[in-house]
Amino acid sequence: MLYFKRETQKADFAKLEEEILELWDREKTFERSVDQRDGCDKFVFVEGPPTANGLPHPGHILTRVVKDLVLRYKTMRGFYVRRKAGWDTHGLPVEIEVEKDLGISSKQEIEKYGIEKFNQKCKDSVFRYEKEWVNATKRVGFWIDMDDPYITFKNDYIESVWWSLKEIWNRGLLYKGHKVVPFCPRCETTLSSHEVAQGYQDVEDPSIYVKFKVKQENDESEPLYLLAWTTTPWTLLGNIALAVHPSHTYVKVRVSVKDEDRVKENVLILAEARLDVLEGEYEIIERFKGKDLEDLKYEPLFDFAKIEGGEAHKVITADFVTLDEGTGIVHTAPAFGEVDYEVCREKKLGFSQPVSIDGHFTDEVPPLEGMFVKDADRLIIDMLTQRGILYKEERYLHSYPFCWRCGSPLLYYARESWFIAMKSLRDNLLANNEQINWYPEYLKYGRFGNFLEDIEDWALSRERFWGTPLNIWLCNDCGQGHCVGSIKELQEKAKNSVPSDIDLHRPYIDDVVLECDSCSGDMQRVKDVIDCWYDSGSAPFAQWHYPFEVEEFRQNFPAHFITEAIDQTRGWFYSLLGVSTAIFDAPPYLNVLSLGHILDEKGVKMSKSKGNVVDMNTLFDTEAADALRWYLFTAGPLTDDIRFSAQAIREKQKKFLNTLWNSYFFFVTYATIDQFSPNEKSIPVEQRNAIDRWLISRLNTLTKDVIDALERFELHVASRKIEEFTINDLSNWYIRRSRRRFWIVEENFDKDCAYLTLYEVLVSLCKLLAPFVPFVTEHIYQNLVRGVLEDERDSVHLCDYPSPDESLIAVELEGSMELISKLVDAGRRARSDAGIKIRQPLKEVVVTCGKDKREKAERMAGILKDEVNVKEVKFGDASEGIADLLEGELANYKRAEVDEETCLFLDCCPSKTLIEEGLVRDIVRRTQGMRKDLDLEYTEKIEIMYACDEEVKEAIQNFSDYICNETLAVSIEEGEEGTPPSSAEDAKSGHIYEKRWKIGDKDVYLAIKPILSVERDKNISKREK
RNA sequence: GGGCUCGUAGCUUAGCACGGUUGGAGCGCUCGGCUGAUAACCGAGAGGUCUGGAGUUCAAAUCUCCGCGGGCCCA
Repeated sequence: MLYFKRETQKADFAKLEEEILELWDREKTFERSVDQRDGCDKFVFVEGPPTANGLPHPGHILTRVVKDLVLRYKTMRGFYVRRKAGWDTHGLPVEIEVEKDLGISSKQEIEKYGIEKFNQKCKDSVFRYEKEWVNATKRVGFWIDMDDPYITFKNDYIESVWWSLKEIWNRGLLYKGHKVVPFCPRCETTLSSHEVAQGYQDVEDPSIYVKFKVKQENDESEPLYLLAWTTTPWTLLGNIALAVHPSHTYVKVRVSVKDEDRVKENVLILAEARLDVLEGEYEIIERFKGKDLEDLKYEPLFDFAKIEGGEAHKVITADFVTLDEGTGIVHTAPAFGEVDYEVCREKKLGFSQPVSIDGHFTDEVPPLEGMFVKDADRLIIDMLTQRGILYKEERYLHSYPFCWRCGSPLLYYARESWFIAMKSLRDNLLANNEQINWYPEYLKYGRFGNFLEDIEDWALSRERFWGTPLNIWLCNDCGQGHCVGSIKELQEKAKNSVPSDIDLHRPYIDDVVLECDSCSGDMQRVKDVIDCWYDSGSAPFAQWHYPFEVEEFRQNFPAHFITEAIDQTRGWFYSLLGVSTAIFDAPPYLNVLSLGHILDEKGVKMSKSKGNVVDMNTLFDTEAADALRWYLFTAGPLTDDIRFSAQAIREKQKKFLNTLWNSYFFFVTYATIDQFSPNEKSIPVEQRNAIDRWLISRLNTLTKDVIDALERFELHVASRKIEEFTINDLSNWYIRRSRRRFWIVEENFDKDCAYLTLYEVLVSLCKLLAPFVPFVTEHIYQNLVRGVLEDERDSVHLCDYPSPDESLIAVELEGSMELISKLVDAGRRARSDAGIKIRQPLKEVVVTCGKDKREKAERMAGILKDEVNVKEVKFGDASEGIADLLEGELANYKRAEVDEETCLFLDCCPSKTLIEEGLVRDIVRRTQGMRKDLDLEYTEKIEIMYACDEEVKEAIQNFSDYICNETLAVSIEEGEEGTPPSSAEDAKSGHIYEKRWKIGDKDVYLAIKPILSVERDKNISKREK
């Protein structure tokens, strides 16, 4: 019976992959691979949810295949690996997409359009590219359960998020403050950091040096000024403080200044290191440290701004003050700068907001009222000049952010915002980070650790529409706040009736009015939604609707493994840790693998604007998913950036996948001819040929190395080792060396050893490779194992991952082979030097070396003999005289060095018989080539005719048996040269195939004729089966 | 502007944590060889200021510092 299906020599990987996808679908292989491990130890994974409102690009594909590799591997290692897909659906990017569709660009326009309709559009748009995502995910072979994903806009998800926020609220960690945000005054919207980063431009702004008059007890004293610098004159209206660096040196200097037309003297304070901003001569009167200036009061520049909540107009000290530019004295306006806001809050200073939300001055500042702030710069400068407190004015070139949509300069503007007090959890964050393994390691205390060290409170709220509504209600009457933690609680506390299937989004939730506990007044929800990073950071519990359903969460927390790209360090990697620390005070994941980015072939980041983004759908039209995966895994450390091109993928296919395929094809071809059955033969490894034991040893060493590397998430190390094994050890060495053993026709022990070894190694290799290249391995497995070995599984992905058998690792055997391979190289080198081709057999090589090496080499001397094509291999001690050893003239031998103590000598004087043999091998080689030209079956018999001179004829006659045996000829006879010689095309239609050859200086005519034999019919029928 | 990270032949890269033979491979190129699994393989050759500079050291691709360039994050 026939065990294996024959294969084509060239694999059509794209077609093969389609077939495997169908097979997996049909047989529910994915589901079974998970289910069959039910009850086993869990390996918990959390999918970092992508947003499906954009097309997947190569970077997404990278994370998907890395996730897939690790999860398949862990599954095969016996873990229960549940894989729930997830979708991130809220947030500003979604809103912006919809705004674009609607042709609007501001909050008012959205409100005018209607929040209900707008949010519906958002909801519709988040799955705009779901089909593409699902297709790409399937196509690359990422096994994840997309039928039951978690979706951040679902009520269950939101309810869990609400619960968690209430936990935070109950702990007193949720508070209302101000946040300075980049703000477009025209669109009246805050911008995300990403949007801000898009819009930086180099512009020239005014750069002014302003004299702030120090308040002195004695009005008679000579006036003293603090010299401060700013590039945004309009923010002076919000000035609250001047900041100096506590430990830098400041000086009091006497300078001449122009006031109107007169020149007079002033005493100014500034940093010593910044003295060169002064114009003209100066005299240093006094030196002191910045901290000596602390609390020094000065007169407000303008007396009309209303200041609330604390002191103002004094000198403070702050570490952020630098001496790179300006005067070392920094104008501080908490309404217009994030750092300013922070430092004023810390120092308990007051706050002033003279600018309205549309970027115009309010009625608090009468002379400027209604003016757009940027347009007021000139007027302010003039006012300062008139009052004699402008020291000098320059222009200043710097990069400043503009709105990417409308081009307006952005303003930094303090808005009310809700915060989570992450700063107070700093030590807990650090402690939880201690329990996490980072790959690469340097992130733990580097980028991520540093970030945690200086953690700021989390600005949670967004004044937007499409997001999880912030679940805080405030009482209209008494101001009391309440945080709702569930739908049930919402229903209980609501004054109006709330259906249990209420859509928790705006605007519906805005209509729910709660009753105040304190005064029974009406409570309204604050209008904000929350940062969508909080949504995805809640995934570990919200995907299971915890705590409303508890079981799944209990079993799936913390995660053992997550992986995303490096940009998520401060994104999802942080939001997960932040939320989890606030709620559970536990790390949400124990291992995190951070990946590099995919760059284009020139090493430049892929971006829409550059037009260098590779379209995945087009790519999959031409490239195999396995080739893509293998390229990504082997390209280099995945923690670094990877260059990406279709060309690179094609090379991988050529080099690796084709080699793997050809090894498999070789086996199937001969196993079919021989009707080899792995079930019928069993030969213990120790009884097999040395090269078999060597290959098996290499395989087990490989298995060990691969598992070690995978456990450390060094995926490129693992995959490169497999690639080396497949190409070098298996294909280029084992199969090439063992080829002849498979050609033996009759029953033969050594042949069986070879078949068994190659079969076992291919099957193990297949399993080792299954998580990496799931398609081709499945295909091979289906043919080699399924239905052949009785106790095996239906799919390679249902198998256990191989574990190394240490008893089969033969270190000395691997060492021997390494040495032999070096000796073979030396032998070839010697031949090349002597100008004798390898087909010409020679008498002997002599190897001189130490005892150790000799023992090593003798074990496999046969290989050396074959590869170098000599009749004998001799050994000698390195110390013996070489001439004695060689029983003849040294001149006949070519010397090749292997290492300091090892040398190889090749006899370069072939005898007449050897020369004949060489000639005959040439004829065999030519004949084989002709067989191949005719695409003959490997088993097909032929007749040979030849015409040549006497010398060649004698050689042919002497070796006719050998020739017939090698070329499957039933006869070889002298004949007449045909004219003209027939071509291979003629011959395919049943004619003789003739060719003239030049072998050395001999002309040889060869003709072959296939015999349509019973054998051939049998092969054809086999194939058709 | 700040932090982190990467920078080795035309291209893709190993080596670097722990300094020490002549910095290894592959693709591509030239020449020769081998071949009935292989668009494969083997040998020889051309091709390297190991991003530039400085320092530490008997000795630096490797350690330190300062530049330059790419990437990410934050401004």
